[in-house]
Amino acid sequence: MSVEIRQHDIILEPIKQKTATELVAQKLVELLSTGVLKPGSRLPAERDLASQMDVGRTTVREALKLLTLSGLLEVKRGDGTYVSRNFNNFLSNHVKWPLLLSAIDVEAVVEVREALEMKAVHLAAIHATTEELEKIAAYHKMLEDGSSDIEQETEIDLKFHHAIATASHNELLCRLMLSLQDILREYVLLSNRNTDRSNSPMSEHQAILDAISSGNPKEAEKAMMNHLSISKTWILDAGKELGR
Amino acid sequence: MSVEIRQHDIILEPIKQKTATELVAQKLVELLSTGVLKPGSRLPAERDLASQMDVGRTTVREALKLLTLSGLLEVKRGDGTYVSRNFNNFLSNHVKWPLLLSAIDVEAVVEVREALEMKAVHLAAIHATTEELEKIAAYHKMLEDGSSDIEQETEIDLKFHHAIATASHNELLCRLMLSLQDILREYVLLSNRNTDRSNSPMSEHQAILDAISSGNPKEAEKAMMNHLSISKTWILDAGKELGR
DNA sequence: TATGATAATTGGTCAGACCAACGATACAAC
DNA sequence: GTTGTATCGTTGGTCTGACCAATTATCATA
Repeated sequence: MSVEIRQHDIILEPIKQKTATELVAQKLVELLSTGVLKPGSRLPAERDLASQMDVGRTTVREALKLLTLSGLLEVKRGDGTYVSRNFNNFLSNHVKWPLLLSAIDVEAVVEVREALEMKAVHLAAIHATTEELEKIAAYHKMLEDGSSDIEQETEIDLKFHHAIATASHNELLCRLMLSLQDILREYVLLSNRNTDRSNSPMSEHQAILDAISSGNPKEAEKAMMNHLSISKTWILDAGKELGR
Repeated sequence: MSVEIRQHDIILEPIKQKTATELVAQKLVELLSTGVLKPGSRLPAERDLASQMDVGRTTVREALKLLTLSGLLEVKRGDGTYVSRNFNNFLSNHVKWPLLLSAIDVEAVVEVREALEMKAVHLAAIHATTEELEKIAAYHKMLEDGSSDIEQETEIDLKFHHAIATASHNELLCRLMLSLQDILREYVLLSNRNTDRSNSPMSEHQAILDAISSGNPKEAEKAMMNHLSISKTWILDAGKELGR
């Protein structure tokens, strides 16, 4: 249990030779942050970027790949590269792989999701606008009406939760939630298949909606916790079924 | 407020032409998951991979870049590419850039951090082993002894929180926390500089430690919430000072 | 006007070359 | 024997130029 701080670590900090690819990526981010490149606008072609910045196309491509993976850019083959309007799912790949590698288990993902959902519902109860409340309510109503197949119901369920995240007015939280949803989608779907939906979680959703509408963070957290604790078991079962 | 599900979206789902790069990445992940490639082991050289999989070196490089950004691999120039032992900070770049672009503000990061810390301390109170408790206590003691400069104190403070995350036994949670710490580091440092540390958060840390030790999740959450709410103001002030 | 072939543009991939960093080996100096 | 140095082979980083494939724009034709 030796917890030491070595003085050396601070005296001499390692030199970091920046690679050309990183410089290009950095420059592009700069253009994005200064507003030269706005969301939705198209970047110059790779060949043009290469000649303008006086580097090889390879380097430009690697830099673009970097930003694309971070969700800042979207590449359309045969068309061009665009600045993302809503860069979502910037987490999913980076978590999905470790998940498949069993370095992370489904329970871990579910627990993190719980943490984020609790915060989201708390903030939503404070910040939600009328429009956002209506949107949440709309998804809730769609679920109540039922009649869709299980895939659609699952999607609407996820949208319900996402609408809450949106109402939190926290971009990062919202994006993280989206990514986790993407990761958990197949598990949720399977758990829904395995579950008797006759007495589905309508009352739970209703309770959450009510608490948010009345602007009561504590109550909203409580309702969400109740809802999540119930679905958690099903999802973990689905995880076992899928061998994870 | 039109919330519609178009039937078309389901009848004809778009065909997804997988790119060669993705196939190579997928294959490599497969090798990782089957244990053919173990953490710490070195991959074949790019040229070898290319010839073995019958693709260009460019394609291999892009696939490797993908996995490297996900934190699964580590590239050492002039040496080789290795499978990561502890793939940390896999989030930081992906959040840092949007942060710099002002698409995400500091408050959002702080709020997400709060959500994760609360969950971490909760889980830690349940799962922490004796060794992990000792480690947390060790960092706490280092802070109590003081006498280090402000940079070191900040680092130790961060390590204290990371030790709690580790004790949660949730890999994903732990990594996300590390990434957020990396992002918030400069803010925390600045806020520590601006703050009178004479009556520093020792008692708060102590309370957290006690609650975890006694295996009381609720109490631990409470103590952590108290601690975070106090430091939140300082960090947000630091954020304003840095113009974000 | 509507349709379908065609050309231009763009990202995806490939091959081959050279540069630069690193590791190992052998060898010279002490 | 130990240490320092030179060297060489391997490996990732970058560049060039070429071709393939998807998309869009263009335009002749029915």
